[in-house]
Amino acid sequence: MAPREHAHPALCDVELVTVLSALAEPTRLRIVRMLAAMEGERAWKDIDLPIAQSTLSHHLKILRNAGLVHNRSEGTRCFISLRDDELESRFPGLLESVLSCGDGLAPEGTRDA
Amino acid sequence: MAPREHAHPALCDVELVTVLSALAEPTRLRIVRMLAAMEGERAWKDIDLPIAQSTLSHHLKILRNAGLVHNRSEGTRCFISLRDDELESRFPGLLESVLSCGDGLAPEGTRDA
DNA sequence: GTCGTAGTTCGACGTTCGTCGATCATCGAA
DNA sequence: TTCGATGATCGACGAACGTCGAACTACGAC
Repeated sequence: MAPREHAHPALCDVELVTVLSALAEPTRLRIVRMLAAMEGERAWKDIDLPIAQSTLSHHLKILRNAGLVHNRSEGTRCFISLRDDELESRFPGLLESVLSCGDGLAPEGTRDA
Repeated sequence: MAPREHAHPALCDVELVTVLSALAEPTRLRIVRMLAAMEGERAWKDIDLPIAQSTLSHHLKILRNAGLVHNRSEGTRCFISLRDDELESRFPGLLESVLSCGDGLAPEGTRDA
């Protein structure tokens, strides 16, 4: 289906294990880093990773259900953004510590190269 | 085998995804909370959870390989401790943010009840 | 030496996960 | 209305995971 107002969980309903599971996967962590590297939102199509489209949709769904990202629909296309402020309220310091650690998993898509 | 000086990875060789994967499981998170709730180490046998012994051993191995815990052998029994200081150096703020969030997953084994 | 204890490893089982191609639903444009 | 594009959903596949009981191994005690 084309994106039409997705369900986003309230952060207070999200458990820590759910968030950690969502982040504990290389591709999803890359996506989160990618989103964190830019203020605001990012177009779906601009998230280019070496995976199939359905796989990306699947990962975004998991991130969405974990309360990590927000989907906004605009016509046929949609835009993804990090729910960083809400995340900070629910899990203080978690996102920052995950993002600030250099582990060789670069955003890779925010810089020109 | 009886515990005889296990292999512990250097924290600098541990990747973030490995740590997150290790923490993204209810039982293991419980163990980590349990260890964090007390200064120092905890005897293997005192970790009583509703799981088989082999399963506990398996989880401890994963936590060990993720650099989260340390095993010390003393005769036939062994003692587990959190590598919190080293963890803090490698992933600043991560462990603290994970531990400080109330998510209904209590240590349950450090209090009397 | 033999025996009992403590924890690890092995092999198996069912479940979940990441991945894909194909199909479907919704929107804008012609 | 018809068409093309954008994502979501479906069904299938192999791999990885959590779980267990059983066998194994190293140690202390006798």
